[in-house]
Amino acid sequence: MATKCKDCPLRALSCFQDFTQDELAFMQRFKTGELTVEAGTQLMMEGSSSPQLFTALRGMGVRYKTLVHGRRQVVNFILPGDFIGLQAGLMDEMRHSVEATTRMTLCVFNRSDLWTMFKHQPRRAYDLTWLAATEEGFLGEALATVGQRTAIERIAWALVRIFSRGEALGLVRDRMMPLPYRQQDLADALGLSLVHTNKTLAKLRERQLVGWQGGTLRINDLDALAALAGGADTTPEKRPLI
Amino acid sequence: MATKCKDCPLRALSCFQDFTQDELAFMQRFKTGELTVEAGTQLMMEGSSSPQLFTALRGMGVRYKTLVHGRRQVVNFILPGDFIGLQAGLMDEMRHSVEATTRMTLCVFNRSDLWTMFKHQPRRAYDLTWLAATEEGFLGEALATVGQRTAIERIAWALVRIFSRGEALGLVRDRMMPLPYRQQDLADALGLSLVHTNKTLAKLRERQLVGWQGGTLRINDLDALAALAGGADTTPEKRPLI
DNA sequence: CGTAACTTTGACCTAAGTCAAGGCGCGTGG
DNA sequence: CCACGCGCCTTGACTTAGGTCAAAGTTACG
Repeated sequence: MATKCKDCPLRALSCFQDFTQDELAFMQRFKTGELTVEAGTQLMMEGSSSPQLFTALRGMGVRYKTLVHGRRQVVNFILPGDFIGLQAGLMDEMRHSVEATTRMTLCVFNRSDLWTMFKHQPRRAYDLTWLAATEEGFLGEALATVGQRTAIERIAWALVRIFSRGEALGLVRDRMMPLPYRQQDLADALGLSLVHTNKTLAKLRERQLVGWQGGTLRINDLDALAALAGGADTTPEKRPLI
Repeated sequence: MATKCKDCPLRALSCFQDFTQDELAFMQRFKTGELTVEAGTQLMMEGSSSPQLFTALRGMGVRYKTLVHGRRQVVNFILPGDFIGLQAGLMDEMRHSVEATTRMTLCVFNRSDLWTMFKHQPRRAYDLTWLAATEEGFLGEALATVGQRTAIERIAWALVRIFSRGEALGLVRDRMMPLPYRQQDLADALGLSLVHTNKTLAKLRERQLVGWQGGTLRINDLDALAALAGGADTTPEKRPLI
């Protein structure tokens, strides 16, 4: 049975902006249902359209692009609260694919209702644009990371970013958060080979900075890691939830 | 004397979507003036806010980020028709800097009018979001390029993208377009060293694929170059102009 | 208990980086 | 009118971060 927006567990988190009663009512109408998918499910396919848009409620996934020669670029990791399918909603062609890494529960919206939102909920439309601009900002930072940082800096940067997001979402307890990805996923996100990623992670482990085994990430000193990364945001600002 | 929106030379280009009379009137009100800056002028500064937003009318520039150790990542090249300052408009902090490479003429808007746009011009707000989503898509592709492609593929990809944009803007005549950047700018955009960029460009020159001297780029066979890049969009779709 | 999907480690290789020296065009000032 | 300084491009010699290959550990699971 689908949760009502007003009971949405994410809404309670302090990292998300508050809803007005009106917005809440609109979101409830906008939401057409809930979807649970198994790990490994393809949610969106690069180059194709989708009649549905999602917000991740539970579980994690990856956005990625596949290049001709078979290589894969992970564009971002999807955590609860992330909006999926903006491109399919506006243009009608996704520029990347989305896959569930764990079992995921998603909030489902109708692409066709998006225009209504722009027409009647300018505040929500503004939030959507904010989200797009923020994601653009993030990708710029990722680009700078892959383009300019060394392997150890890249990995430190990525772990800091993920851990900070986890903290905001209340996923961190005892300096640990669940991180169900494979090293290959991280490697593909940072433009590194699996082997080198593994060896670099080992260095960070030796230095007692991070531990990542059995799907759990542990970071002892986030600031030290951020310093090693050569600067990385450790406190994401309050953001809208759609 | 500032051009009126209805006489805007960009509007006539077929790569931009048509305006309704109403939209045209709104844009005219939205526009607060015109600005011409010399080459080398800093238009936006990473981390700071800006009361003004721009659309490039003439000239070229770069968006870039500066990392702690002094390295620079060029995030995109700015060509006529590009909107500048979306992030400053929505969040109020730019996530990258913008610098004019040549003398530029810009259309100036007030950041504070942006909300009016969402309130009363949903169609224009939608276009703005489309722009943000498109830029996000582009950055994803750039990330994949820097993360997964070899030097020669990266350069081929970048030149194809730039040349295609130039074609859409009518900057190409006789297979040539003005490209006033330094090799260092291209290197910084692709995560390569200046020296390696130079040597790789030399290879493309030897192969008779591209010529780039004296601020002019010549591409003989765009499709061959795109193939070498391992796939790159050669025909950008129609886009809104703001 | 076998097998499949990940991680780890070691040995070796190469694409790209760094360093350094010239070249070339252009503006400025003696 | 020439020279010198500056910004940018070019080239060669050498170094290195990170890639590739290959094999062996580890879980987790049917």
